[in-house]
Amino acid sequence: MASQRGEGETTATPLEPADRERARAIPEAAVARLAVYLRVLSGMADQGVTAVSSEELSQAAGVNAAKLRKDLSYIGSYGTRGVGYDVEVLVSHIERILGLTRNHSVAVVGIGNLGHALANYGGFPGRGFPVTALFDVDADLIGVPVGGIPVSHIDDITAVCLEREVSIGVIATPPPAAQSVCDRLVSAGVQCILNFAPVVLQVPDNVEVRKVDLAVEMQILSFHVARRADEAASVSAGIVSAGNNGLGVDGMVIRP
Amino acid sequence: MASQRGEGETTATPLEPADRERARAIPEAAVARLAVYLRVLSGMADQGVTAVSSEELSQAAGVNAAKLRKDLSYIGSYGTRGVGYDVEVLVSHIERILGLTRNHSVAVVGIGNLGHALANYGGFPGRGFPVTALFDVDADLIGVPVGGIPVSHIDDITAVCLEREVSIGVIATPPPAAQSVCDRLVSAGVQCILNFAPVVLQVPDNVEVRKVDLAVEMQILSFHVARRADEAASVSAGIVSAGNNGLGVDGMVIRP
DNA sequence: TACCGCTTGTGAACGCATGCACAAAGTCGG
DNA sequence: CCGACTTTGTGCATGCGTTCACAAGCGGTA
Ligand SMILES: NC(=O)c1ccc[n+]([C@@H]2O[C@H](COP(=O)([O-])OP(=O)(O)OC[C@H]3O[C@@H](n4cnc5c(N)ncnc54)[C@H](O)[C@@H]3O)[C@@H](O)[C@H]2O)c1
Ligand SMILES: NC(=O)c1ccc[n+]([C@@H]2O[C@H](COP(=O)([O-])OP(=O)(O)OC[C@H]3O[C@@H](n4cnc5c(N)ncnc54)[C@H](O)[C@@H]3O)[C@@H](O)[C@H]2O)c1
Repeated sequence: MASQRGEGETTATPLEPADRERARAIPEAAVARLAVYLRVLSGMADQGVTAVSSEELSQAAGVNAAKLRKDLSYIGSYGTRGVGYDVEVLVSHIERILGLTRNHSVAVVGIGNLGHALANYGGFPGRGFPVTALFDVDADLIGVPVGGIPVSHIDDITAVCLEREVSIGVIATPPPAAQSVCDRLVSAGVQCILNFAPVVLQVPDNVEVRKVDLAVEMQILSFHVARRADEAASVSAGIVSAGNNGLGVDGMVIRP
Repeated sequence: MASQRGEGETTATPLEPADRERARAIPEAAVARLAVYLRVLSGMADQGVTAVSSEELSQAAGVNAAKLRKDLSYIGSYGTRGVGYDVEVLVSHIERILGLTRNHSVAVVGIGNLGHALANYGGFPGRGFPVTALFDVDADLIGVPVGGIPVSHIDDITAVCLEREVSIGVIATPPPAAQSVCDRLVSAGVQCILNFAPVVLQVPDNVEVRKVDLAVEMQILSFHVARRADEAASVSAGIVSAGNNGLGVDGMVIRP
């Protein structure tokens, strides 16, 4: 791989060419897990833990130990064989790879039920994602401070986003308005969008969209309920079930 | 397993043997997309569209047409070659596979900022996921109706969940309380959990957990911002980007 | 210093998902 | 009834991600 080049093996803190190479090669799925590891590690650091093994960390993060090590290997070799990883070191390297060494200003569009919750949420600023702009169309909301920030009119989105250097836009409007809001955000130069509206957004290639779709999540859960019910029905109907993975039978049956 | 009480309940799902076989084999990723197709199709049906081709539907759902056809093939062959799919037919079959022919009662735990938004949200009941129970520890909230449903005390969770046949539990408490709440839900027989708290939940094998982690979503977006910034820096520094085909063409330096 | 036990990092195999390409199967016009 | 055209359903190749298994490397110990 990239490390087989055997070229330079330096260790600088900021952006190193070798890391650029690596960052491009990190699988999307691994990036999501790195964020989880980071949170677990931060929690450990807060509790005074200074070192951790891949086994411990993987347990805490709910993943396979081998997968964790492979994920970490994507960002470099920062462990010590026979010992484990230094928590602080790992935290700083994951933060660097995830681009968390700088703040990312967030704008929330649509200050209704969900928008209010997001604007009031304290978890974002603490993690380097300060909410710096709020937008809505409702005249009654304009100027009203929510979570300490006054709501701006959606028509001012371009000016405000540029002025406050918004890098992430969060869409919490009703579905019909989502695409239009998205287009405006893109026009304002926002290249990252987090969408809560149950709508498939169309965006140019240079814009990254992630969606949080609660209805879909619910339906996936529903699917599993149904599948389970069917399996149970199959068993009771005498149909031989094939792929049942072995698991400890812990009597969970509760009879009221 | 959990809801064996009602014999007839609502419309009992007609379980066809062939579908059982199929449902077990549907890839997880395809299930998530089926939910999206369903929403798009429902929207089309509302607008009076009766037939649709895989090309049209895939465009609207933002996926590859071949992938869409493969996804649909997991649930059976309900299209007409040379014509396309009947919207109504497709809707009903996807609903059946996803287990949406019956209602899934939802309980929300933690009626703070987010819990209020969820309880007030009209999108769930309309899609077969009625919110029937709310829980909190805050004495000031107990008995207060939110979105039409009075908040119950968390200590009554087992009794209330059984009584209202809750099949999906939503956790919207602060992180430290999440695991404890989760355990209580599991004890109450809830086998599907949607978790908003930034915590890795430990559950028995027979419980399905899905998490919605906004911090992780933000950090994934942040990663892409950083990657992009690095790429731009690389280009301006004269480093050749090997982005598109994975072929590093050396010697070609583009200088503005 | 030499050895021992422990944990990392990774090559390699495997399995799942994606996308292509095309035969099969239908419609429609004549 | 036929032949041209359209679109589905799917076998297959490809690529990505996960898991296994183990050599390499490090700290501790005698
Ligand atoms: N509330 C939830 O728990 C929840 C859950 C899942 C999904 N969602 C989705 O999130 C979105 C918001 O939900 P909500 O419950 O907060 O809705 P809401 O109706 O309470 O709030 C929507 C807000 O968007 C504003 N708005 C409408 N058009 C706008 C536009 N063009 N530009 C800017 N602002 C505009 C409205 O004035 C309103 O304040 C919806 O798409 C909903 O489907 C919400
Ligand atoms: N608000 C957001 O936009 C947002 C965004 C992302 C993640 N989250 C996460 O969602 C969760 C809830 O966020 P929030 O902003 O609504 O918090 P909040 O503090 O406003 O509400 C939490 C509620 O949970 C209740 N609670 C505490 N312990 C409980 C227990 N043991 N049993 C039952 N109820 C209990 C509290 O009384 C309170 O009403 C948090 O974990 C947060 O990290 C929230």
